[in-house]
Amino acid sequence: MSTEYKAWPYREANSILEKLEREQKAGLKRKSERVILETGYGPSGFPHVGTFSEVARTDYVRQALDALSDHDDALLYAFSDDMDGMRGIGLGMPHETLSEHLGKPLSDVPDPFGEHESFAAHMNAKLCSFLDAFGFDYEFKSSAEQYRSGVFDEGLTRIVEHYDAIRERCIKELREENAETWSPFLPTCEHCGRNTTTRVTGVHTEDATVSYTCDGRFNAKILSWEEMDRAKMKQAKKDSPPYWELKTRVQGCGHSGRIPVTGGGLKVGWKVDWALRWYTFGVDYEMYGKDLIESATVAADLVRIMGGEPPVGMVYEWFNDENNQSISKSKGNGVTVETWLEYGPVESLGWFVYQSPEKSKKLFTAKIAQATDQFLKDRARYGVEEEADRVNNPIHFIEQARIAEHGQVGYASDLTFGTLMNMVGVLGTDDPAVVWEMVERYDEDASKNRELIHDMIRCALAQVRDFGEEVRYEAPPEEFGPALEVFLGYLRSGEAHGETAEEIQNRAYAAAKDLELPLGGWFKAMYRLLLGQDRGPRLGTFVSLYGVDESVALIESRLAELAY
RNA sequence: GGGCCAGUAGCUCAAUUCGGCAGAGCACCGGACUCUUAAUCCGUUGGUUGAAGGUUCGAGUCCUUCCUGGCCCA
Repeated sequence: MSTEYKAWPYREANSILEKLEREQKAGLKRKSERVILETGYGPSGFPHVGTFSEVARTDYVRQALDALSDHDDALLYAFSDDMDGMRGIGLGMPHETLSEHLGKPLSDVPDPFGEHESFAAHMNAKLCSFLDAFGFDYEFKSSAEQYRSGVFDEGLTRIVEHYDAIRERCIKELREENAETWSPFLPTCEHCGRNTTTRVTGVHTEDATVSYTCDGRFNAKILSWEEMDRAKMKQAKKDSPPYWELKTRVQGCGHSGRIPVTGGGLKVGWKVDWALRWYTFGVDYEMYGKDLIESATVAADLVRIMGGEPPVGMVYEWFNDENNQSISKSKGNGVTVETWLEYGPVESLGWFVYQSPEKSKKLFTAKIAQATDQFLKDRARYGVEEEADRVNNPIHFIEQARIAEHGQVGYASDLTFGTLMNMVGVLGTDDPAVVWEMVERYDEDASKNRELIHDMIRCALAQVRDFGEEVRYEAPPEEFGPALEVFLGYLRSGEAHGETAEEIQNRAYAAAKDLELPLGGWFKAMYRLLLGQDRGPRLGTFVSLYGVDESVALIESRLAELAY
């Protein structure tokens, strides 16, 4: 039986292969021998899950392409739009130091955190560090660097050559008053350094230069947390934003000049920019959010005008937050990649973004545990299924690197992330080693997945620390003192070593029953003492997993703390 | 106003590119384990697949119209 490639990345890879075939038949010359896949990133805010998902999903397509063809050397570019002007300041940014730089290319704005040579460099480093954490094989491209090093010069020359056709295509979408002043070029003012306040006053095709005047203005939005009011806002209506929004007017300096289109003195506007990249690098594949459908159509026409071929595209849906609001970098809602990785293993994030890209997904912290358990389930399945089924398992894409290294992966344990969080909650510890000991008692094969489970323990500890229920330990009421002495005596005697959870449970039961004490109250008192909650696991199960001697120590120290 | 996408159990989602028995997890409820306890086991409940119509032996899936939500453009 032949293998059926049914998962969505194969569908995308097939479209790329069709594109290559079309090009070959038409006798078109390729820019690159290798297949080029691109992802875009706007460095105006911290990277969030949407950013990450685009790279991850594109990487899945590359893996599929590798499986279906001999194009095993496809390149993935992670392209940062860091030549874009800073049009606003998002949440979490020190706006006091940034506001004087509004309107400048992000790569020219100093890093407010003082760690990198520019604001953009700071954000780019963030992007790269989490792409690296996942182990993606990609090549980072800075837009500003391409402009300034001359990589875009040939394409920019093409734009000048086809200026009229490009202009005609773009103004088709605009109303008249905007169409008049429209230009593909956004010069950086030589005097004030802004590229959002300049207006092109003439395009000189004879020497490929543009004239401009820096007399534009725009309103910049500055979003800012107000710590004092944040707590209040939480109580307030849901639709009131938990942050302040300030508006400030940014004004050009009035300078006029004339600069060449090449060499990095200007960039081109968004849709043209996209076409320029596609043209210059011969991009074969790029996916984008549904908000960019129209832009992609225009950019595809533009790249054809320039004499290139547009890439195969795929539209994906957005992530929404718990209230179905779309996630945005500037609002800072939703979940950042850093947050996800704090509460869930990196593989669970890969699993989450793998799922149906064309459907909108709700994304909030509770999803992390859910995704982790689903991931474990697929991992377990992967470990036992036939190769023909494996190629369609998400794990095949998510953990390709590990599979290549170890030959295969699986998960034979019934330890779920949910169970682990319960264990951590019950233990009331922040020591991973203590949790690991308990895990090993629970599942003696745990060490087979040591690396993964260690990571899950780290995440479970973080979840319980930040989202767990409040615990309040209480000393048992006096009437249960004698029963506690009996039970403690039994545990101290060492008899319990080697006994089953069932047998220990029976002794706990008998301790109260023999003294004719109410059983419900007895168990509740024990839970309050040990776990700080009214409910819990069966005592026998707890002692057997936590350890007999450890349980004695826990009870004694808890009693001492409560000055019993 | 024009266009794109989505709508499946209380919640979160599956249902295999191209039509073939509407499913899982959680939640809820019930039962069992000497036990008012769950991190155990078993079971029950839960659906007009947003609505109506059409094609078909057969529609969550294809076509038409409408409703709701999100987004893009004007």
